Amino acid sequence: MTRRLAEVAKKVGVSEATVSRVLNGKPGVSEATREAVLTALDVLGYERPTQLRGDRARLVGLVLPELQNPIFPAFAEVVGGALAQQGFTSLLCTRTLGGVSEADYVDLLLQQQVSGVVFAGGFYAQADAPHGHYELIQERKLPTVLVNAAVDHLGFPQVSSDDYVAAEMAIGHLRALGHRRIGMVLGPRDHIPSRRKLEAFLAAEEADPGLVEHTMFSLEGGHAAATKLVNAGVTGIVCASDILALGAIRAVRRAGLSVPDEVSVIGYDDSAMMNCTDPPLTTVRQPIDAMGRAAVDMLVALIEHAVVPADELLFEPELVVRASTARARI
Amino acid sequence: MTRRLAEVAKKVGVSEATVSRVLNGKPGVSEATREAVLTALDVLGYERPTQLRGDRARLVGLVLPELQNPIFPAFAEVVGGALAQQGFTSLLCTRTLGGVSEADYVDLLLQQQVSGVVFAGGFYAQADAPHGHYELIQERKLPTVLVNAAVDHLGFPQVSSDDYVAAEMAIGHLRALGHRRIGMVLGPRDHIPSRRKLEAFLAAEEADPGLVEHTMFSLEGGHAAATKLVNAGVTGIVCASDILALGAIRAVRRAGLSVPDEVSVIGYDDSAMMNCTDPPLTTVRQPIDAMGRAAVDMLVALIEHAVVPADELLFEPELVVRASTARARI
DNA sequence: CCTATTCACGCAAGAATTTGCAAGCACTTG
DNA sequence: CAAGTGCTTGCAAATTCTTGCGTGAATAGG
Repeated sequence: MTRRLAEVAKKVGVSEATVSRVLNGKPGVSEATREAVLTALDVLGYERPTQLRGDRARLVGLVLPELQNPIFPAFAEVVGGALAQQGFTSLLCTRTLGGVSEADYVDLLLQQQVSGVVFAGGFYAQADAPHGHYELIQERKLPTVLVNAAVDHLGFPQVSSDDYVAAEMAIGHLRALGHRRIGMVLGPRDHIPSRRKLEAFLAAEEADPGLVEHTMFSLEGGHAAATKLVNAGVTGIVCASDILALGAIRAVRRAGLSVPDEVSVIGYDDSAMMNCTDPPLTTVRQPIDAMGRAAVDMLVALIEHAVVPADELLFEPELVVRASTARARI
Repeated sequence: MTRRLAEVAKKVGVSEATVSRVLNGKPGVSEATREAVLTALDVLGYERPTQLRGDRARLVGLVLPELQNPIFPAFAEVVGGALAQQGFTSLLCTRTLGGVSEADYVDLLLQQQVSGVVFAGGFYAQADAPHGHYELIQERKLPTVLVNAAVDHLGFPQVSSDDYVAAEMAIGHLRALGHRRIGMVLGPRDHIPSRRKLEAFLAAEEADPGLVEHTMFSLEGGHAAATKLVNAGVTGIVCASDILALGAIRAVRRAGLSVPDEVSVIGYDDSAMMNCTDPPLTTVRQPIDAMGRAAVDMLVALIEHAVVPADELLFEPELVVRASTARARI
């Protein structure tokens, strides 16, 4: 007779109502009682009936590292739109300075009983960052999709642009324009997409490992890194993001040289407005539209208990030639 | 059971009242007694009941219309950061095409029991949009702050940039450069900030009401509106957002003219990267940092039951002169 | 030695929070 | 399609905490 919820209630010695409130994170339950109920829930191995997720919440968390780089808002729009079409509502969570960490957001999302989570540019992309919260997600079997390269051992499905091919494209373009002394500005050393780009760089002909700079993903970082490369005499710079490229352009100009006449610069992402910059930025486009849709499709499949292999779906980037690259001067 | 406060009182041999006073740092307790109570509190492991109003999560909703215009992500970062400093977590909600409406988000946020909501650029700014969901918020007495001009009859506190002054600054700058035939590109007719800018425009000397165009807030909208103005022979264009201004620049060039040599263009917002555009955009900066902080301060005050007048706090914008404006040719 | 003043503290009213009851809702089953 | 199960939620009672006020003790001054 006493089914699930009632059983738990009896064990703790409270009413079903209270257990219900705890389960739904509702206010009006004392900390002590909440704790007790949570424990009993755990001990008795309570599993909430399945259709609750499907009907009530239909919430999906979208965790982004920042919003300064326009690629992230753009991605948020794509994913949010695609989710909306499938009847899901997205909750956007961004790490803020000195504020909420990725792990905190994971706790929050679990507490709010989201149906799934999409991560983009998170800690999973950095080898040396903490990954404990991803394990928590796996324990709870929360549907999750990662966007862009991750460290190996997390078994989530992934949707990525092919960083290796992107770097090849950028380098190939510069070489075709006659550049021989090519530098690269990458993100942190433990950043997986940057590592993949580095691989492609080192595999290219005449690559000089001394012309690789690691930095933070910011305009200032790009500026600093590019300054070193310019001093080392490069005529072409491949950057791991458009923001870095804008910083690089600034550095080149600060050195009294011109873009693209004396130094060519290539970005990565093709964020919005890169055709309005001075000069319009040559860049390698991430197909964020397709990637966003794919990520949502996979996530929805996971939510609907389909079996989705924890593979990495690689998307082909696309070279967008604008005016920040030109034939190398002889 | 844990007769919480009473138990401690008994252990120390004082009344509950005294323990309560110690807990709240109230005067009227001798140092010796205070010490004793504190010790007992520690020994018995007393835990304060959850004082935090209603919700444990300390969540705040941040509702934005879109993320394409970089001013919104920028604002989200400011508000998110300021909230994080105060111990709140922000949930970012953006209206997506064909997706979730503002009213849906309000329902969702109410359901998730957020502590408060910050709206920026929402329906409240448009006279003809539905406003029913704001009434719902008022009924529930949910702490709420609006950013930038709203229709009159919603009694929420507001934090705005002074649109009138902003337009005056822009027009004054162009007139000082010798421009006489000045056009204006605004948002929709029912958009309150645009109306305020229009007022300032019409109040200026030699203003021609025929040189005002209303359009959507998009690059394409700016392009279309500016094309008409260029055909009407303006030498200066004031835009209601940076995105509109970028569209306007494109339109001017499409007409075979140069910015700023033949037509000057001024934006509004001073979003990120407007110093990297071609030409670097002269614009009127919204002090989003100060505004975001003020909005958060007000919201937190509301959440803590302080009385905050439902006034509009007007922030002074700032003219940022770059290279999209120049002296008018004679 | 008596009285005024101050201070700590408890009483009890009252404010706030927690909790259970029972009605209500969503979904399943006969 | 009605009856049943399991969960949620409005409401009011119960519990727990806060605070104004008054009492009594200690202290100081007369």
